[in-house]
Amino acid sequence: MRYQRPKGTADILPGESEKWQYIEETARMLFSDYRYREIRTPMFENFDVFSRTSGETSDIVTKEMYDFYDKGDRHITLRPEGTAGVVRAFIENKLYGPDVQKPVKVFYSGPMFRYERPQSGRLREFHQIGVEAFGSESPELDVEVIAMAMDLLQHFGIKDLKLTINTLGDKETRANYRQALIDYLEPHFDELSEDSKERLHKNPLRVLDSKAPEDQKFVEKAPSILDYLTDDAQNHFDKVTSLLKRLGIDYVVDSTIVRGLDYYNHTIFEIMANSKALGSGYTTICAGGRYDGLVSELGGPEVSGIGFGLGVERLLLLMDSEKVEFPQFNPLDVYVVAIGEQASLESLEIVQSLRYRGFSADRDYLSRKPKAQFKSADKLHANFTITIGDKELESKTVNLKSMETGKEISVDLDAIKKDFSAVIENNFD
RNA sequence: GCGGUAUUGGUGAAGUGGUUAACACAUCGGUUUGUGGAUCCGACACGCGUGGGUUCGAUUCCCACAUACCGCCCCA
Repeated sequence: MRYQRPKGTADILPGESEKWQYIEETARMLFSDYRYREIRTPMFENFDVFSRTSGETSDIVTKEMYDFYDKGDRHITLRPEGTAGVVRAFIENKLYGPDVQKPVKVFYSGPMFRYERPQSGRLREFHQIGVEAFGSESPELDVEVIAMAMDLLQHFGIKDLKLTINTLGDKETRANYRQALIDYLEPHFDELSEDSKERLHKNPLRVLDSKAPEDQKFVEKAPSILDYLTDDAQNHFDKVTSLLKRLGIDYVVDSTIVRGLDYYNHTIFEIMANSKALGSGYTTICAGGRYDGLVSELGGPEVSGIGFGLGVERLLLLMDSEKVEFPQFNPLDVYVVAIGEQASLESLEIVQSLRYRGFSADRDYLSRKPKAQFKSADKLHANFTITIGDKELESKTVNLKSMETGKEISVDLDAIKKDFSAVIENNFD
């Protein structure tokens, strides 16, 4: 094998690509109902756009970014996630301006890149569908975003979803809690895992995310951020939870969830699915949260934001394992069987005239025998076959056959070309 | 970045240090000089991930590399 695709990438072949189209189309339709409009931003950005937003010490920045210097010595990064680029575009194009309706609600869909060890549902080039909404601090918007994510997954036929939410509060909350956590963990420093020792001062909240068994006992008894919320933060979170209840959306509050990106505050959430397809236990397929300081962090005004990202590869894995039926794509209306060289010429005219009128039509290009052509027609699930040979050429007719019932009739060639639907209606309905 | 398992045709796979690398599905052809989903017959790896090495001889043993998968880390 001379060439292989780069590690952690995938070819999406016909058969699979239709599933992608279905997912993207379904998402587009749903986003449209929620009034989110598409935004397309570059696949690469300046390195700083991501290092500023994701957090200098985050794993994404420190070890997972595909970055390089271009010929103009610019430090470039292939986007590892969608939010930062959208925020950059929001600021650069002044979407915070008075002539743009608030909140500004957008969605995106496309490839993301992270230099990681590939596994199933985890590639180096992977795809996310996501939304972002700017310009409202209203908890109603938090809930809209969460409800939309749940709605979307339900459209895809995913069952057994678990919605986990938490709040990281506001700046003051976070500062207070951070200190409390350090005070609590510091005395046990020597007992923590190596990773957690590292994290303790850089980003103590991440310790909560540790799955290392030696950390678990500390995580369990660690102070909860929920006890450090300021009145404002508490109020916001209370509204979110009560609205979720009001919409009948089940959730669990887990004060130990921390997102991998540093820009979140207030509401954060993860939607997990229970499936063997994605390894043991629950795996996150959709996650997001509020990021009120992010726009200003990138040099924009104080505008709040909230959004989520959905992993398309993981979604597909889940849909396959749950045996979700994808709609049948573009069934074949007519397969033209030609016998002989002259008929083959005529056959191209027939398929073209059918296609011009909006029917899907195909024919043989390998000069195969009628039997083989009929086999193809059968395999392609053609509704009708048209057979044309010397006899038909002479009489300017064609043999039209319903593949389902086997009924065959002789039809005028011109009638087929000019009004195929009438021929079907008059003879087969 | 660390640890483990694997890599044989279009697909699922069996197999051995030494003449022709099972079997099945798919495909193509024939049985039917113009008709499908059936039967029967036949064809189909100049090669066993890539590159080295050991050996009289390697797909089979050893090493390196590549890729996939699993676990860790992390994440969508």
